[in-house]
Amino acid sequence: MLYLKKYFTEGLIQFTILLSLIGVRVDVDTYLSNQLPPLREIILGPSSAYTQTQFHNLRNTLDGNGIHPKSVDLDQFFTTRRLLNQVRQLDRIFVPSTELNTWLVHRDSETVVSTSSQSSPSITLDNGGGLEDASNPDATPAMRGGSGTPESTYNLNEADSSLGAVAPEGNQEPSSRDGNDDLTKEDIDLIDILWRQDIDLGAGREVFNYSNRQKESEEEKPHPQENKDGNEEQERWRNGVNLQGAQPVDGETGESIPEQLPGLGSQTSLSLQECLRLLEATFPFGEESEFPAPVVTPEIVSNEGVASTSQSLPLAPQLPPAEPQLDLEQQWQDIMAIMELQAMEVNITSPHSNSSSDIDSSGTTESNTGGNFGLPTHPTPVNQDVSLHQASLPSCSQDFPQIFNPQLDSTSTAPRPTMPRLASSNSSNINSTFGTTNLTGIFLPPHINSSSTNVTSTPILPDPFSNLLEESMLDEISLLDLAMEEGFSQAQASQLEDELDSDSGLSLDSSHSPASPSSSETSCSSAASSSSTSATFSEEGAVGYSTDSEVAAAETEEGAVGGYQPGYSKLCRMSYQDPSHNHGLPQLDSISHNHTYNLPLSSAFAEHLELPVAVGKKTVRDKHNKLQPPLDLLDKHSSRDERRARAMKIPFSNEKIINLPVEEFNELLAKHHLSEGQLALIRDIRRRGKNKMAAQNCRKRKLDTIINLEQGVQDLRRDKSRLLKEKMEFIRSIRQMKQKMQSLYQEVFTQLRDEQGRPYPPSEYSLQYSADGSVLIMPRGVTTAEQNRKPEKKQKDKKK
DNA sequence: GTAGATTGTCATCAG
DNA sequence: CGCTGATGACAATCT
Repeated sequence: MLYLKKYFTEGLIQFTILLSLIGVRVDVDTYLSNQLPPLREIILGPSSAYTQTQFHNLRNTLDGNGIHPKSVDLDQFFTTRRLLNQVRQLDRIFVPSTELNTWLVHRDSETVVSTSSQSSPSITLDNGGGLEDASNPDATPAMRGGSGTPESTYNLNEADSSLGAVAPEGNQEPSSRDGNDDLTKEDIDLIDILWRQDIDLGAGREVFNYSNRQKESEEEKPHPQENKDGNEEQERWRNGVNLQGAQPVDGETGESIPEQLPGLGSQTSLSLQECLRLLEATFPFGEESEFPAPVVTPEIVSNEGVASTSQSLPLAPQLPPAEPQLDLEQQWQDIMAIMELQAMEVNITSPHSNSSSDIDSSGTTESNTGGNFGLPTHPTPVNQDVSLHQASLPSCSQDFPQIFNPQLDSTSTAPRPTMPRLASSNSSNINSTFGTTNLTGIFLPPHINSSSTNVTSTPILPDPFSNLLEESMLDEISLLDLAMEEGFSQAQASQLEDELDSDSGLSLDSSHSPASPSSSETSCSSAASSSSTSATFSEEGAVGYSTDSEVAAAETEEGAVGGYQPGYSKLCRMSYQDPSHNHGLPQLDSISHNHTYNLPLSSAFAEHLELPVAVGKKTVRDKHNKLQPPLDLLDKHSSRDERRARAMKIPFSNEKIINLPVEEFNELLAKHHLSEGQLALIRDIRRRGKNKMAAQNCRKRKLDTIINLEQGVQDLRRDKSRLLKEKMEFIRSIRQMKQKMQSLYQEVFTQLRDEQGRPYPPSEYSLQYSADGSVLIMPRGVTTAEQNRKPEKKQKDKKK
C-alpha cells in the first residue's frame, strides 16, 4: 500500500497523464503489477496526488520550484522527491510497523478465540501474544514437550513439576528450588516463609505436617490437576476451541507450531528470529513497502495455525485500506504503554520473577525461554493484548505473515531468539511479568484447590476471563467506533502528512476542507508559509507585492500602472493553481474563486503589456462600467483601488503604495506633486491594501487555530481511548491480583494445622493481615483489634 | 434564486 | 500622534 501510495503521492497519475500528453506511453500497471491491481490506490482512496494542494506544494517546495507542470523535468523531480521522502521516512518506518504486524497476528488468533467462545485459553493465547511471543519463540516448544497438548497444558505440567520439586525439598532449602515458573516459585517461597515464621514462633514444622503435605500435594495435586487441565483443554479442543488457534497468534510468529510438532518449535523460533532480523534489516532501509512485497509461503501458516492465518486474512478486508500511520504509531504507543503497565504489575506482584525465570531454564532445555515466553502466551494478561491487537491488526495482518513466511522457509539455523526491538529495554521484566501472573493466577490455584478442597478458584477463573474477553472486545469495538467518529478525514490527513513533507498543514487542510484552498495555506502559513503554494493567496499578496514593487521601482514610477506587474506575477503563480489541474477532482473544482484579488490572465496579461499608461477613469465595476471596450477587460479584473488609482492618474502602482515602507512611501509622495484627492486616495489605497493583507493573515490564523483545535481534539480522543484501554487493563490486572491473592490465601489456609494436626475449618477461622505484614489465623468472630491483643493465634510470615 | 464560501472593506482597538 | 497589525462585522462576489 505504502509503496503505491508513494507513487501516487508523488503525482504518478498526473505524471503519467503528462507523459501521455507528450506522447510517451506509460503503463502504470507495470509499476503496480507486483501485488496490486492497477490504480488500486484510486479505489482504496484518494491519494495526495489527487489533491490540489500537494501538487502545488511540490511546486513551491525547493525541489519543485520553477518546474512547470507540463515539464518533462517533473519525472526527475518526482523521482528525486520520492527518494527524498524515503530518506526522510527512514527514521519513522521502523518499529511501529513491526510491532503492528506482531500484534496483528495475535489479534487474528484472538478473534478466533473469541469466536470459539473459550475464555481462558483464548485469553492465554492473547496474552502470550505480541511481543513476548515474537521475542521468545522457543519457550512454547519447550513447554509443549511434544505432548501435543496446548501450551496451557504444558505450562500446568511445568508448574506442577516445579511445585512438586520445590515442595519436598524446598522446605529446608529455598535456594535449591528452581521453580520453572516464576509464580510458582514465588508462591512456594511465600509458603515456605510462612512455615519458617511459624517455626521461629516456636511451632515446629511437624505441627503442620509440612513434608507430608508437600508430598501429598506433589503426588496428588500435580497429576490430578494436570489431568484436569489436560482434560479441560482436550475438552476445549473437542468443543472446537482451537487452543492452537488461540496460539496461532504465536504461530504466525512461529511459536504456535510447536504444539503440534515439538520439533518444529525450534524451527519456528528460528524462523521467527530470522524474521525479526529481516525486520530489523528492512527497517534500516526504511522501506515500508517491502513488507508486503515478499511472497507468502504457506508453510508456516499451515503448520502453526491455519486457522489463525486464514482468519487473519479475512480480517484484513475489515481494515480500512488506507490506515493512517498516525494510528499505527498511536497504537504502538498504546501497546508500549500497556506493556509498561504489565511490567509494573509484574514488578509489584513478583519482584523475584525475573531472576527466577532466568534460572528456571534448567528445568527444561528450552524451558528457559519457554518458561518466560510460554507463560505469557497463556492466560490472563492476554486480554490487554487483545484490545491492542484488534486496534492494530487490520492494516498489517496481511502483510505480516507474508514477510515472515519466506524467511521461515530459508532459515533453520537462526541463533538464539533475540528479543525484538520492542522488548528491548523492558523485555525481561515484561516476560517475567507475564509468566508470573499467568502461573499464579491460573495454574497454581487449580493445583492447590484441587488438592485441598477448593473448586472456587478454578470455576471462578473462566468466567472472569470470558468477561474480560468480552470487555476487551467491547473496548475494541468502542475504540473502533471512536476511530470511526474521528472520521476518515483524519486518516487521510495523517496520510497526507506523511506523504507531504513540505508542510503538514497543507495536507491537513486539504483533507479537512478540500473546498478551501485558503485553509490549506493557513495551516502551513505560520511555519513555512513561503514554501506552500497555497500561500499564493495570502502571502502571495505580501511577497508578490514586495517583489512587484521592487520590479516596478526598477522600472521607475514613470506611470506604468503600478498594480499591473504585481498582477502579472500573481498570474504566473496562479497559473500553477489553475483549476485545470484539478480535473477529475470534483471537490477541488469548486476551490478556485476568481475574485478580483487575483488578477485573471487576460487583465494581467494586458497589464503586463502595459496597455494603460494612463487609463481613463474606471468605474467600480461592470455595473458602473462606462469604460471603453479595450479598457473593459482591465477594469474587469482590476481591483477597485486600482481602478480608482487609474482614474485619479496616480503615477505609481498600488503595490508600491501599499508595500513601501513609510519613509519610502513619503519620499515617493514627495517626489510627485499630487493633489489632495490623489493623496487621499493613495492613503486610502495604502490603508485598504494593508488591511486587506491583514484580513487575509487574520483569516489564515483563524483557520490555523481551527485546524490546530481539530487536531487537538483528535489527539485528545486518542488519549481518551488510550486511557480507557489502560483503565480496563488496570481493572483486569487488579482482578488477576485478587484472584491470585485468593488462591494463595486458600493455599496457605488449607495447609495450616493446629496442634493436633487438624486443619482449620474455613468456616471458623480466617487469615487476617496485620499492618506489619504478618498474617494471623483468627477465629471468624474475632476482630483485628482483638487479634492484636491476642497474638496467641498462630502467626505466620507472609510476603511483605 | 438561494445558500455557502471567499474576499474586500470599514471601524475599532492595541502596540 | 501616526503607523501598523489584528479582528469583528458587513458587503460584494462567486460557485
